[in-house]
Amino acid sequence: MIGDWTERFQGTAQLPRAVRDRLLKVARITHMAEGTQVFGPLNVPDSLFFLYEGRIRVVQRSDVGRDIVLYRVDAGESCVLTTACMLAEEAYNAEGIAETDITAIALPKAAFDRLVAEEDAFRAFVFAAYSRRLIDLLRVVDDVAFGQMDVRLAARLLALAGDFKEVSATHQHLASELGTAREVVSRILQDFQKRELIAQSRGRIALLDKPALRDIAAAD
Amino acid sequence: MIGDWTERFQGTAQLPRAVRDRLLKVARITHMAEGTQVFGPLNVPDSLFFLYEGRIRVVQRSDVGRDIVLYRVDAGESCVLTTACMLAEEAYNAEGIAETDITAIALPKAAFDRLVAEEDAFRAFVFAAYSRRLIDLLRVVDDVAFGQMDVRLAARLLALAGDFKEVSATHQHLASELGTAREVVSRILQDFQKRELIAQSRGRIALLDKPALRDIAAAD
DNA sequence: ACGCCTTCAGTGACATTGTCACCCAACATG
DNA sequence: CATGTTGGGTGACAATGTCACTGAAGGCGT
Repeated sequence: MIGDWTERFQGTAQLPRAVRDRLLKVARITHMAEGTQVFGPLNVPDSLFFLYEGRIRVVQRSDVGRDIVLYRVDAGESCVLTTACMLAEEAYNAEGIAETDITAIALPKAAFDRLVAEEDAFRAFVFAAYSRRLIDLLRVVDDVAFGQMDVRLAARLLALAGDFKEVSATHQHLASELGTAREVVSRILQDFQKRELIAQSRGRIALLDKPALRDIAAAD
Repeated sequence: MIGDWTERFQGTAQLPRAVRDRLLKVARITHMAEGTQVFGPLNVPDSLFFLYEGRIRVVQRSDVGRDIVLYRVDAGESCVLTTACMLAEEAYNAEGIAETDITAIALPKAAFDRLVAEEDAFRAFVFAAYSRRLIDLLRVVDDVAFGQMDVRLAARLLALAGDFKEVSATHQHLASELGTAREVVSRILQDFQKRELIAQSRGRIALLDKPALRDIAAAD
């Protein structure tokens, strides 16, 4: 189905051919449909995940019914939070959701351990992945604790739009991105609309004035 | 000065004698006075730190003049954020402050790498440390994004008090623990005082009714 | 003891954000 | 066209953050 996936990852592409062949043997390739929970408090995987194709959204759920997106795992990255899940006894309530249909490589813990022990390149890859996520979380804490909502929303709209000039998302979705309430998003979007920075229709938002939005987002 | 520090850490106590002797040779022992910045954006160490004695407070500083405590590193733990700092190119603004006089073991990166590669026990220790911090940060995000201030403050007072019934901290200190403003802390403490849960004097807070505070803190 | 200075805490007005209880509009479906 | 579901708008209020002050408490030098 897919060929030599070890090409795809920084941590594996540099490994000797023999090691990579071994990996191709022991790893299982799994597919999951969009919307599937990849991992969560009640769904702790026993393997390390490498995301071959697709995107995973890692979300923190609150018990008051609000969510916040912690970060996204893109194709070519590994999902280290799963390893943290494996080791953690403490309670937490983050979960990973397949944001698209995904193809992932599940590497059994034993093989993972061995690889980390034996291969410098792989070890560096894993530590870099951990570090990246730590830094991502620092950023989230900073945003949530000190950032203003309009700034955060402008930034998120731009990020979600990418090169396009429209975002397909309900106010509720955006609220769940930022860990706030729908009403708050509605209010701010109304304001943006009045200032002609965006145009709204049901479930979609057109970014009319990206430079201005960038200005707002930069006030961070 | 200090004897065999390898006794002190989960990750090192289980290592073979020979390895530990090697460690004792390559590691540098450093002392720092209370208040010293152990690491920070402009002060990136090139070694991994093991905290032998004392406590480090890891703080996120905002550019609007507020702070928030991310977690504390206690004696016997390692400070993995420093390794993240080493690897990170991205900007961040967390820093570690010696909360007491500290004694730390600085293990050069090369020795660290070798140890991770060769010793299962040590590797497990390091990964556990990373996971712990990730989980800690999840908790912080949850608190900041979804927690109510009175709940968080009650919890923090109890945590800072430990077994004692008094906390030595100004309102400003408490605000910096929680990432809020002094006025907010003052307001909530006033309320607690009116309800006779605490008594205040300049720079100190007596916890009069810990059970009630625990009730408030549990509403999380 | 006395005044002086610095730090800490209290206060009211206001802005921002979160919560609640609604309403109405847009779309899908039979 | 009738109806149900989902997305979005609104006003009132609560909680939190900001600002510009005030005064109180304690340290210190004389």
